[in-house]
Amino acid sequence: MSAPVSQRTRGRLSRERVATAALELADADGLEALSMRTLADRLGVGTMTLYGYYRNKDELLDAVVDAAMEDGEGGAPPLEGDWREQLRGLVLKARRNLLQHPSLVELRVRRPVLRPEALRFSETALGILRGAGLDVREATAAFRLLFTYTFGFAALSPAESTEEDRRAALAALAALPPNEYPALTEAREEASMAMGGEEVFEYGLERILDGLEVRLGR
Amino acid sequence: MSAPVSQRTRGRLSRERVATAALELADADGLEALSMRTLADRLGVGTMTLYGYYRNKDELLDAVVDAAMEDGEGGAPPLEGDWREQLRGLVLKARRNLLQHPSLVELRVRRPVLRPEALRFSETALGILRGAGLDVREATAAFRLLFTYTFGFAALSPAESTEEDRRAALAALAALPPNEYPALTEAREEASMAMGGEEVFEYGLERILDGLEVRLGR
DNA sequence: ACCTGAACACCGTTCAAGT
DNA sequence: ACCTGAACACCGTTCAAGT
Repeated sequence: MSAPVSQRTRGRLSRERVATAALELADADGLEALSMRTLADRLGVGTMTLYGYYRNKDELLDAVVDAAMEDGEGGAPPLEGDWREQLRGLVLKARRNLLQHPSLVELRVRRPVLRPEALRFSETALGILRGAGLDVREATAAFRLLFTYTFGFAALSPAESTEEDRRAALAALAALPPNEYPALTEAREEASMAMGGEEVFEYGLERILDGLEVRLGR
Repeated sequence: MSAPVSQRTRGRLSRERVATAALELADADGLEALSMRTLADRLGVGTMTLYGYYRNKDELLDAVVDAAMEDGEGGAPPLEGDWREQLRGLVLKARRNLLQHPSLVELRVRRPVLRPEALRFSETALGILRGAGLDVREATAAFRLLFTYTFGFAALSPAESTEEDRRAALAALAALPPNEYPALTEAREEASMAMGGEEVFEYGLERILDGLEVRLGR
């Protein structure tokens, strides 16, 4: 903060500064709000200046993924316990990172992410599953299940569903003919409330871990 | 086909014809290819003509969801067997529909879908889970798990991954330092091949059903 | 009544020009 | 060397005008 960095670097850009600003913009206002024009404006430069740092928007988005993943690395304690506790810890850590950087999910839905930083999650999960006794093929499929659930939940169950969203969901459910939709009618409170709750996420995670335990033993 | 429909209706539009054409366009070329201009062109009318049938693009997209869901209704045999077989049958039916209409997934990721047609899946799943003995709250959470997995897999594991995609994935995995990514290096063939395969999907589904069975009994 | 071109406020990106 | 305005080919949508 108060380090003797040259004042002259204040306004200067770098690939890193551009990527960080892009990540902040995307996380705050959603990926659709991240346009080259808006980002350049926010950085106080002309739009085309950004193309001096990144060849195109796709390349910038890759850097945004990297920035978000690096952010998720630090701080967490190493994984402990048996395979189940380790997997739970890993998934919950990934979920925390996805909640902090919703743009990661949007980016991943648009195209597969193959950046080394982003593959750390895969590596760790695969390692735990192999260590627990699954062969390469089954460990890969089991990883896919955990990955799909974690990212899918973030993509499909909006964490910050506004009161308005919830009311709209409840209204839609209340408008259904009860004789055609008896189960949904009965469950409409729960269905409209708990869409993105942590409790619901963790319930599903434990069922998945139960399912893996059936194959792996304790 | 050869019914005596007035020739004059040939070029005439209707809400339904517009929605059907939009669905075809989105399924064939992806949701991002569905623009009001492109759609109007394909229908041989001026762009603004479409606004005579739908107030705006959002309203048209709702109609696209409806058209895709109706398409998934017919034909399938009623669900049979115990709760596990019924859930498996329901999920696989939903998956088939999502594969046929990839735009459904893209639309669902963008915003919650609350159309009655789209809620039939929820209704049926909830009914099976309640019938199996779960209370309202737990049945809702279990449904969320099944829904997240089914839609998440479709959103995150491209079914039609081209040879080129697979090669890009393999290349990215091969470029990782093996000492830092031992498990991914060992599994890189499986990881790059099986991303979206039906086998992988069904493996995960069976683990989820196993996990529910732990709570439900046979 | 039904349809639509022009226009506006947005995109990403190319190109040629500024310093 | 570094930066950037104008321009092009796209968006969704409003508005005023055509038949």
